[in-house]
Amino acid sequence: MKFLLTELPYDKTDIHSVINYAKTIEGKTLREVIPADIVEHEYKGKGGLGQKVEEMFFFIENNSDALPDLQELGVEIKTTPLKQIQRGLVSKERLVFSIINYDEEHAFSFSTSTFWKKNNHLLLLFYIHESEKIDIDYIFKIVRLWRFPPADLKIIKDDWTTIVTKIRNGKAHEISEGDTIYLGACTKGANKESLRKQPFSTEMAMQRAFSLKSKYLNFIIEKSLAGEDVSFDINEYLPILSDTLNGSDDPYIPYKKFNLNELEPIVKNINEYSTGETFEQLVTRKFEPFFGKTDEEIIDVFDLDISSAKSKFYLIAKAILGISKKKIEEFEKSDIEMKTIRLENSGVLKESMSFAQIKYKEIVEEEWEESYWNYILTKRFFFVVFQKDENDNFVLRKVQFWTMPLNDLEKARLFWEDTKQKILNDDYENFIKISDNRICHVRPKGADSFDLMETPSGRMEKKKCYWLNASYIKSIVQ
DNA sequence: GCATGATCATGC
DNA sequence: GCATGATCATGC
Repeated sequence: MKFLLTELPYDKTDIHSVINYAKTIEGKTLREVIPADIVEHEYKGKGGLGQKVEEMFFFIENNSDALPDLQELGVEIKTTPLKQIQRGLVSKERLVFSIINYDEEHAFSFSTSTFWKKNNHLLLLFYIHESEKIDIDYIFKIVRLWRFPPADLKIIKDDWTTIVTKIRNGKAHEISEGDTIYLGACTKGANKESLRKQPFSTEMAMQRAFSLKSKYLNFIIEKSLAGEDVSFDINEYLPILSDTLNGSDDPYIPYKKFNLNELEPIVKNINEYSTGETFEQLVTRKFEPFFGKTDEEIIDVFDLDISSAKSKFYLIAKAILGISKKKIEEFEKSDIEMKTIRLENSGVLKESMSFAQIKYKEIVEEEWEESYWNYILTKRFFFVVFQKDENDNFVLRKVQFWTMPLNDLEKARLFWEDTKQKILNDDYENFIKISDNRICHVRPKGADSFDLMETPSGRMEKKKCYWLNASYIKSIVQ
């Protein structure tokens, strides 16, 4: 279906003209900005809004070219959903770019890569997703041109290199979204069986696409919202509570709104990088001078006012990174999970690592790919390891970025399936225990033993949560 | 000494 | 008020 005009309503060689025209959809729906006779051609189906916007609003023929949508200006148009939460608007999902052609992408450098050539200027159209509406009735909230700030582009380039290096090493099947910081390689396909071949190995690899992490989009969203007047009251459009199931196809994303005032970057100036240094190497370098120092010595160096013992080690790590505000911008935007670990003098961990409660009524509705536990375990972790010395002082021993290898992720999946099945069977007594040695286990976690949660069968059960076994963490940081 | 159960401190 | 991250307490 094509709606090509002899004369476009904008000048495709003039960026200001394009932006001014694009802005006419802000606060409106697609139905409201296109001629009625075109709406008559409206076609249904999920996932097609971006295509409709390009065809019906920008009058660009659909293509899957390696070139940007607006070739003359090098601008790629991206239509992406927002989600309304209590505290405002956040990204509903990752921003997915083209599928990675394993056979081709590895042959380029970043600057000549298909990813960069297509996506260096993004015209972003954020709309508010409302499940009871059809797509042409979604309201566009933010329309803006986005170019990556230099400090972010640096990280994206390294991310791209990380992904492409795996292809070059015949390891495309080992690519994981947790490998990278802002630019991810998310799985893309109907299911796990969506495989494709790779050039340097006979092993089939999951089909993947470049993507911007949801948390990074939240950063763009906050920046945009901070600089704009809102010309209509979105509450008017808020969905009337419907009993439709909320998209169980969506992957688990902890919808979270940033407060820009709380964020502070580790890298204040891009010149802080030494030649050839990656972001992770830079972070590691910041810690190196403090290896072998005790917690008290580091506290003295930074003159920290540590009131709470519980978050002491986390505060020390933040101080070393030069962060005085509440949150670490790069870690927030990339969803890196910083964890402090304390080893005994012998090298064993005293405690396993706990995560969120198991939502009994939710896990039984989830598939592994969209589950909380899969979301957590595919993240990139940053471990800051302290160890007791002979005098029982904690000494900063090392730091380490880490992503769970796929074979361990498979063990975690089996654990998760077992847990889900037992909940379905209404069996809360026989979850996998730490002594089963399966990487992770289930253990109670509530205010006390009377802190209960409703089960799918309608009973009340003690709250329990996911844990990573201490022995497993030890094997990682050893 | 370790596995398991229980609960505290904090922040949203 | 409650979830989360962290740690304590008990019993085998």
